[in-house]
Parts: sequence; C-alpha cells; structure tokens
Amino acid sequence: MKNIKSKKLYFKVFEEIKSYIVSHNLQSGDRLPTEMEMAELLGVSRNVLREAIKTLEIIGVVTSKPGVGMIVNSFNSNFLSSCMFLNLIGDNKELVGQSQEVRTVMELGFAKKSFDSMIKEDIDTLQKLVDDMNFSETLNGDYYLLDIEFHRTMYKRLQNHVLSAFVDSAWECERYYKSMFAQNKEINIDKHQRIVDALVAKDYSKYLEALEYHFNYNYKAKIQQK
Amino acid sequence: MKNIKSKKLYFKVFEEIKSYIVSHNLQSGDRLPTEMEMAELLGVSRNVLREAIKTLEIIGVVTSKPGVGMIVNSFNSNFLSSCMFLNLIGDNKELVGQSQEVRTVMELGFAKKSFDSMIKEDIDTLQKLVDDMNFSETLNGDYYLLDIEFHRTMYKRLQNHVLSAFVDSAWECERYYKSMFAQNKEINIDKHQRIVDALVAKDYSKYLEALEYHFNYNYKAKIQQK
DNA sequence: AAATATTTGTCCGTATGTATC
DNA sequence: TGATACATACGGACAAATATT
Repeated sequence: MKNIKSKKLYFKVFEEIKSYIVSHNLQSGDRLPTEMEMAELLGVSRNVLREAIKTLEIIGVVTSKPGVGMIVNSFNSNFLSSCMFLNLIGDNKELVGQSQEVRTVMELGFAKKSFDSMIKEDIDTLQKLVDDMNFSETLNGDYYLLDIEFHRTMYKRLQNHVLSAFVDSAWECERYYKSMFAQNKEINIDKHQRIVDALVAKDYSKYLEALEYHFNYNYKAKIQQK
Repeated sequence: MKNIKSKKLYFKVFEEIKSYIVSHNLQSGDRLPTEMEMAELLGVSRNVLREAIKTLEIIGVVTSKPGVGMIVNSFNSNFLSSCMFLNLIGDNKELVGQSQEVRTVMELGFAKKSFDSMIKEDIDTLQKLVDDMNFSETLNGDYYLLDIEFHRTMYKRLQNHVLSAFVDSAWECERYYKSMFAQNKEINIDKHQRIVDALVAKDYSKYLEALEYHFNYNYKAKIQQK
C-alpha cells in the first residue's frame, strides 16, 4: 500500500534536483539556482530544500559557498568509499566478505593492464612501501595506510576512477573489520614483497601468481570459517 | 590552507553520527537517539542535525518514522547506483567508459561462479527476457529494463550485493548515456541469445565466449572512438 | 578601498501528522 | 479514547562569507 503521497517531501525534492541537473545537462563547474529560487520553484520551505541539497553536497555532487551558490563538482572517488562504508556498517559482516570477493576479482581482472602500465618510479614506490611495512610497529594503525597506498599505486596509471574508488572502499571495509582478517604480519609483508619482486623481474606470470597468492590467502581463510 | 575550523557544521555532525553508529556498533534494526537528544548532545540546532541525518536517510543508511525515531537499515544495493550516478552526471563522459570497463572485468571474473550457480528456472527467465526484447518496440524505454533484468538474473544466485550494486550502477550510467553506446537492436539481442544458448547447452567455454562477445563489442567501439 | 548586495550558514519558534501505549 | 513521543514542515531572523559596484 505504499501511497505516492506518503513519500516525504525531502525525498521528492532530492529527486527533483537530481533530475534538474540531468535535464539541464549541468557539468562540472556549473551553478545551480539559489536556495531561495529552488525553494520557491518547488513550492517548499528553504529548510526542506536544504535537507535535500545538503545531501548532494555531503555525498560530493555539489559544493556550496556563501555569497556564491552551489557548484557542480567533478568526480571524487572518495565519496563512493564512504557511501559503501556507511552501508556496510548498518549490516552484518557477510558484506565484508562479498566486498573482498569483488575486490579480488577486480584486481586480478586488471592485473595485465596494471602490470603493463607501471613504470620504474611506481615500482620503486612499491618497494619503499614494503620497506616501511617492515618498520611499522603493528598490524593496526599506519600499517593499513601503507597497504592501501600499495594497492593504489598499482592502479594509479590506469586512471580508472571507478576502479580506484572500489579499491578504496574495499580497504575501508577491511580496516574496520580488520579483526576478522587479522593475520601474521610477516606473511602479509611477504605477499606484497612477492608482487614487487615480480615487477622488478618483469615477469607477468610471476606477478599474477603473486597476486593470486595475495588474495587466495584471505580467500581460503574465509571459506574455512564457514 | 584549509582550516579545521572552516568546516561547516553539518559536515562535522555527519561525521559525528557516522562514528556514533560505528562506536556503538549499531546493527540493522537498532535505534538512534532522537533528533532532540542528538542535537543537544552535539550542541547544534535541530536544523543542522537534520541536514546531516537526512543525508543518512536519503543514501539509505537509516529510516526515520514519526512517532518512532530513526532505525538503522540493512544493506540496500540501490543506493550505490544512485550515488555512482549522481557523481557521474557532474563530470565528463570518460567515467562511463571506466564504469563499463569495471563492469566487464567483474562480469567476466564472476562468469564461472554465475555459470555454476544458475538453475533451470533462471535460464528460463533469461530466455523469456530475450523473447521480450524481440517484442520490444525500440532500444529506448523498457528495452533497457529487460537488459538490466537479464544481467541481474545471471548473478542473482551468487547473493553478492556488492556485485549487484555495481552491475546496477553500470547499467544506470549506460542508460543515461545510451546515445554513446547506441547500437543495432538485432545484434544486441543476439548477444544475449548466445548467452542463453550456452547455458542451455551447459557449455561453459561457449558461455564465456558469449560473454566476451557481449562485452568486446562495446569495448572495441569505445576504443575506436579515441 | 569601502560600502552594498547576494547567497549560504545557523538558529529559534510553532503547528501538524503519525505511531505507541 | 486520550496522552505522549517523535518526526515533518513552515516561516522568520540574523550572522558570515563572498561578489559587485
């Protein structure tokens, strides 16, 4: 029995603004009408309008500035990770496993492209990150920052923001549920060192093998838990 | 020079509530404090608090009901597609290509699992969808609904919500930029019919081939555009 | 450089609708 | 039925940041 009228105003306003952006083909840098104008146009109070428009701002679609107005943003890969994260926290842990599985498929699927894309500078960066991991005190804390930086570096040259957003979000899940995936530090560092070694040797099959080792390790552990 | 103090209140409140949910380990079905309580707790007006909390509601993290309060939701794969879509509209068309590329990698990566997971009922559904495509008037309109339904059906049994969210989001991009990928209807239907044929024949290598045909077609066209 | 207008940021108060007991 | 708790929605007011003249 879900009535059309039952929908809350701020939901409708949100949809209205969304379709406004589409129908007016607004691009990065373009301005939206002012709050007053939109409120009057839609026949709602400024308060309700703001509830909708602030959603757009918080998730990263627009930026608002006093005295200026609201401007459409360019793509920002961070928002997706926070969105994903926000949804994950409200639910059970199974999603973390699903997210990891998708990440595994993606990273293996992009293996060839990433292998071909990396230059010496990137490989040096990767080696440095592994070195830093060895000096890192514990698995918690900044060790995880090194881990994500490692994977980001691998796909940086591909310039695929959607891929980057996903790698980030998967990482964010892992970070918050790290106890589930807690593992031996030496093994974890070794998994990354193998990737670097394969890159230095310019051996793609070895690279793929290292990646599979990296992900299979988690994967098997996950399956055994069930 | 981005000062910490320069941050707007509703951003900070949004972060506060986010970490509140995490630190209190709120799960699906749990209740948040009332608006008044949270506003007082954080020392902000109810207005600002609502701008933050309505963001959480609109992106699907919580649901609010008058007389009840705010309840944490379970995962909803729809929100991700709308987030993705919202970010895409603000930027150039390159992201559509990136999104398609990710989708291709994902669908091919999950091919084996999806092939093994499908039962007769699913294959019948797929065939019916292809039949409907043949009766569909045009590439626009409900033809696209049949297309996404086809792909959803393929991965339904895997129960991976993250995968589903991505397939959905990629589809939503495609729908809005369909002119870019406009193509011959007969060829498009044939691409799906081949997938069904392979499933009926229980021939995995044929299935994989059909999938590659399905995606390569777009892929090549995309490359040629550059 | 200074005054003014524009636009968003933040707050308050109040009335209404809806679910629960 | 009534009372209570809570979210929904509106309007007004002033502050702060930015742009314009």
